[in-house]
Amino acid sequence: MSTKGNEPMSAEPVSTTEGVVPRTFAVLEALTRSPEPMRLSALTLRLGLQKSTVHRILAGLIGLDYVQQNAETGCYSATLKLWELGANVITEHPIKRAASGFLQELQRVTGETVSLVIRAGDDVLYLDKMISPRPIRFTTRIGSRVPAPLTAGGKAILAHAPDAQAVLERTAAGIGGKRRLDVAALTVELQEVRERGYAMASYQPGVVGFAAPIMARGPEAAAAISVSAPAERVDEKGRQEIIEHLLSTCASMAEQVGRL
Amino acid sequence: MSTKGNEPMSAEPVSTTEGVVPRTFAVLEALTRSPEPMRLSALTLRLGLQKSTVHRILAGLIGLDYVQQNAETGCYSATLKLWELGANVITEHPIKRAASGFLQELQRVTGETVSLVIRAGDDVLYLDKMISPRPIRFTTRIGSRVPAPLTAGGKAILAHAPDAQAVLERTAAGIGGKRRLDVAALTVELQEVRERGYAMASYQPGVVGFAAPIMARGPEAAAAISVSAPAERVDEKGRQEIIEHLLSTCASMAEQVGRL
DNA sequence: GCTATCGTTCCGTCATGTGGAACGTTGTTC
DNA sequence: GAACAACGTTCCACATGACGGAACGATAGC
Repeated sequence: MSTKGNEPMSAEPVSTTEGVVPRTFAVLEALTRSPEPMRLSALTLRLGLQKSTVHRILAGLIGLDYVQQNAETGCYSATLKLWELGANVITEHPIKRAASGFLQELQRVTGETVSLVIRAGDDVLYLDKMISPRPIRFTTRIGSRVPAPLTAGGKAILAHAPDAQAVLERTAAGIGGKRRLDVAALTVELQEVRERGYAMASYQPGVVGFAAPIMARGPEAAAAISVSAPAERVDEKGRQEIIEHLLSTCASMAEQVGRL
Repeated sequence: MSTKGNEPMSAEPVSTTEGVVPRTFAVLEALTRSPEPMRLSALTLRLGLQKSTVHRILAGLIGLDYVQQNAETGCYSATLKLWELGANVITEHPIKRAASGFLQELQRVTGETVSLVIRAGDDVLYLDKMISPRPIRFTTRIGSRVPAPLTAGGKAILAHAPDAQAVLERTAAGIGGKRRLDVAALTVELQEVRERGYAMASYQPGVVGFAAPIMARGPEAAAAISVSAPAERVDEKGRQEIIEHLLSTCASMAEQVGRL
């Protein structure tokens, strides 16, 4: 289809010739994934669609108030209306609702950044986060995904998942060269996690994470809570304290969720 | 929750015969507005569309993973993927980013529920909230809208808005019988708010709210922070303390935002 | 058992989305 | 200052895909 020789790794070929709706969401996904507003040409290139097609879709989205166009630069970005749409989904989420108070308290007693994650396929999804008042520069954001085996929260959940092995293998296969995944070692580690009740990881360099699962109703983990801190801030004593608070928080929360 | 679905005024006539995309979003909006999963018939009635049309749209959304169908009940609901889409919008929002730490601190020192709102048309939009650890039963949720003149946060913003009068009038006209809006009294009140720097309201019965604007860059309020508490918990002394903390928090935040 | 309601599928018609190409605008280079 | 390039927008003939009525199946209620 392309008359031009080289298309960078742009695509996401939108596979077959699809209809408006899938393309509309592809546009929105592209827009929301980009940190800055995007130009039309960037979108067409990213999506592999015609200029006129993308333009028409954008015009429709602007009419619906889901997209706005910067008057000067002409760049497009998603509006808060899109956020409103999604926000109503999560406020109904039972885990998120139940966790809020516990996260707040755990953040207070540890002084570090705490997160709530659930499993989404082979990834973990960050449902909520309360950042440490002390300066840090984490980049994991609420609503983002990370392959489960890379994070403490993911390990805590996988340790109680029947298909953990498959997840490890799929993730190992899917991850590029620089970050190899040692499936055998992780299998052993998950066993340890299951025994001692919490997981550790260092997904981001210089940051250590501790996480424990929320074991409510059934043998699988409904979610996990994690505490993240700069490695140099956590000595052995601090580690002990964090884990203690983490485990008691998760136990309390599991009890409450179980009662619902 | 009792009468959650307003049957009589059901429509939202979708005006003219529109295309797929607007209707698709209408479906999503209806789904996310409803606290519980919806049946197909409820959706068709709510939207005034044909069964087959809604069904087709839902099938498309399910294929895109934005909607799921409960296997037993057959009811439809939006998935977390929709939330993910919107979540990325707000994490880029400068106000929300800047406010996070301040909200947390304000929640800590007051012990009450604090919220961050911005103006959206004639409404305020709840961007963030940190709930009080003590038991309360507020129902304003993140991502929801409320007519600005009804809330403390809205008054704080309107007090510095050039078109405040118009907002008051439109809102008074739009609001039904039970909750009348006294435009004249509110006009006077906005003047007071402007002078003393904070606003008060009792949008929900038994709950008092205090709010102050974030005056960063320019004469208009970029946002407002509010503190809400059960009326019986706030005596004169507590009121003073809350307002003091509130004003200093907003001033600090405005300074930081202005520097960005 | 029969009937009312709901969800799903089918299909002929026609509205609408489609992509190429032409046009207008901005900003960069020599 | 002219020529060019990249980008955004508009236009149009064509056929794809959306539309809604109706028919079909499956439940639940009386």
